[in-house]
Amino acid sequence: MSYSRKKQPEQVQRALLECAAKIAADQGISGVTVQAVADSAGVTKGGLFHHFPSKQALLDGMVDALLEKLDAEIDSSIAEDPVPYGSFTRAYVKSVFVGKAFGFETPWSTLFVAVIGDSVLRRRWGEWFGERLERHRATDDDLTLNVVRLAADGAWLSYVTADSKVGGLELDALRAHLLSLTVKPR
Amino acid sequence: MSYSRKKQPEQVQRALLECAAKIAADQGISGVTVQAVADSAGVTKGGLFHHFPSKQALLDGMVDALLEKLDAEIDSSIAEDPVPYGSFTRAYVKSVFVGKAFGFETPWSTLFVAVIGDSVLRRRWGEWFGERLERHRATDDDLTLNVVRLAADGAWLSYVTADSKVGGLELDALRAHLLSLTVKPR
DNA sequence: GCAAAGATACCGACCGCGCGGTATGTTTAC
DNA sequence: GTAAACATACCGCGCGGTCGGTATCTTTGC
Repeated sequence: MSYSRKKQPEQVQRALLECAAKIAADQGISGVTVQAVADSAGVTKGGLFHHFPSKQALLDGMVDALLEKLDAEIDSSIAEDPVPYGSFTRAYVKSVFVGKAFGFETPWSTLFVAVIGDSVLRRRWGEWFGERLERHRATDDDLTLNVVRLAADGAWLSYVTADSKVGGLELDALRAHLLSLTVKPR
Repeated sequence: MSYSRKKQPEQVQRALLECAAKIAADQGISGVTVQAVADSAGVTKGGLFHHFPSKQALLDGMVDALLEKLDAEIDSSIAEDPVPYGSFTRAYVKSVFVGKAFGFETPWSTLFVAVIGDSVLRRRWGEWFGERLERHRATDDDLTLNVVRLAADGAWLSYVTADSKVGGLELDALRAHLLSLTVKPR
């Protein structure tokens, strides 16, 4: 192994981002104070401000890291799909329902509530989705597929607002139904 | 008419609730400070605390008022619908897209972002929706109708996160399509 | 090879501000 | 008169952010 260095700034930075995300998931965006994040990462407030010039920069970095994970998850999901048509929509539905990046049952699910609550972070999310959509116009530009993706978003919204119940629906059944709607018509 | 009184507490209370909603819509939930609401309503902070025992009580009242409006809007929309099957779902879709209570293009649309961001208010919204759903089980308990409602929620989410664009879709076309899905099959 | 020099990483104390909330005084309505 | 409807003044707290100092790593000069 390589000799261990005493100071590992990259690791500290990653820890800060992860702690920020964890706190946001646990207590909402209002719980994400500079002090709390610093404490949680075992650093002082001054130390945090050495890595991030402002609190907003920290939050931006947090969302960026999250979106990267999501990107990777969706990409690998698409790669496993033999059918081109609707592959992005299927990958998206899977990520929303059972994905590890921000699926229902992950703690990161509630993190997204925090993201939506902040106007800057909300915009970032919107841009990400817009870019992703543009990239898959060839295979996923269809009215029904749009509805399926919107329904997935709605299911997520319902899940986080109604204490883990989506209008009394079985999640698995809903997911299966949405996926079945993504097969090419005719 | 009765002679005009200088002090009209009920009117002041309503003004406080409306101002709180307006500020939440304009600046997000973090902008809703006791001072800001009081100033905006032409009252001092002490005056506000005379009407509401705490800030949370003010927020609760704000959401209650909003849900009452929404209830009324949906009820009247259902009353105008000759077909029982899916009448609630249609009313819901209409409210989300073009309603005056919290439709896309109203300022109250962004207010709901604030509601979702607060765990207490979020729960209130979830309960409201759950009750409403229970009430219409006879006419609106169907998988497709569920998907339609979820898609409407998703469309709203997309609207507020992507600067008034829903995946490049025409809003009118999407609304028409969702409504067409609510007609009884077979 | 090895200090000196300089950059980087981090600590700890501090600051101003605005928050939610309170205690008390003053005006108005009936 | 007296109770409700306000205004005024104030408090403690926690926030984001700053700053001077220090320990640690990296580069440079010879």
